[in-house]
Amino acid sequence: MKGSLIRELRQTKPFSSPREEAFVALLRTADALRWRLAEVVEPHDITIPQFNVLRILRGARDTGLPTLEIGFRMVEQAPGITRLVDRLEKAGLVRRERTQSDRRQVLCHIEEKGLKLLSWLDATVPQATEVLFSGLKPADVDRLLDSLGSIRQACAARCPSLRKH
Amino acid sequence: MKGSLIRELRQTKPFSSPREEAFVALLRTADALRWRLAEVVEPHDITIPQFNVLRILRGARDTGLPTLEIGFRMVEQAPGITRLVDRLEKAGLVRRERTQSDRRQVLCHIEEKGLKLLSWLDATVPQATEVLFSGLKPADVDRLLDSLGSIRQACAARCPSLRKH
DNA sequence: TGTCATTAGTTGCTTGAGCAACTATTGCTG
DNA sequence: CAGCAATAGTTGCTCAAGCAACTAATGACA
Repeated sequence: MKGSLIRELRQTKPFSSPREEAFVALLRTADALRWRLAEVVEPHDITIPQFNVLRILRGARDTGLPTLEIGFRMVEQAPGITRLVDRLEKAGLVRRERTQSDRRQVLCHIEEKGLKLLSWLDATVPQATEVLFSGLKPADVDRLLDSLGSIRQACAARCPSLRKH
Repeated sequence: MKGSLIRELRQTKPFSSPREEAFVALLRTADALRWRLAEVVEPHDITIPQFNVLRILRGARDTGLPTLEIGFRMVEQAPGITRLVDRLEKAGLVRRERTQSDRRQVLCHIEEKGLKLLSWLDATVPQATEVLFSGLKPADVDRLLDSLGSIRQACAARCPSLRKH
């Protein structure tokens, strides 16, 4: 396992520090996960961000959510939520309507078709997740979550442009 | 720290399993790191993948590298290395030439200007990295690397389309 | 040694990302 | 309550990503 990343990336030189290696390892692992997730999700003709939007809207299917609020809840930052939702609406997975109380706002709702699509993916995505993380014991997962949390915290402190809110 | 992700994403419902949470946390943390890295790199008029290409070519500046070999060494998978290098060449950061022995191959070399650009970033990127990972003790970093390695391994086993090579 | 598969890379085309400028509505403040 | 800033979204534009089809050169083998 030691030095696996060096081999994977065919690097001729070692990393200058373990933290540098961790940085690269994190980006690379996330990329691998995204590919795996894409493999599961894209056959259903939606992209990963679209999948994310659908899950967010399912979580709030009683009330619906204003467009920009979806943006804040996205796992991966995405400008252009409008057009993301545009496509979902065209596919009939989502419905939009202006609110009466505040006519600037547009409430997005998930449609029956969207729920049905998600129920398909509910069967496969968690299963894939378990497999990918099966090498980690529960205590490892806890420590991983802690470490990632600490990194995000440092990121947020140093990166004001990440979240305006 | 516990439940920080739930709060960050304004989720109303808990994750169905710690592994599911770890999956999301990993994607999100990587996204945050990419934003931070972009903040450092993009003021120099290159993107993150371009920065990656430059570092790869610096690592092989004695021999140069064929185009597709660059692809295999990228931290994040990228099709279209050709056009990535096109832009670097137009910017004068990289030079290309067909090999004599195998005239299909195109060897890419980093230029003086590219090395100079990297030397600027060498001063700032590692410093930023240290800050972002400063919350982790060396033992934490080791464990993190182990966990990420295990995930990538599971990914590679289940995701043949990730690496053709 | 001619044929055919493989390797290495490029190009065309369509879709999505990312930024900035713009509209519409609401809230605040003197 | 007039005016001005802030909020919520949309739209236009440019450039990059991603896929598939294509060219060129090499290697294998009958």
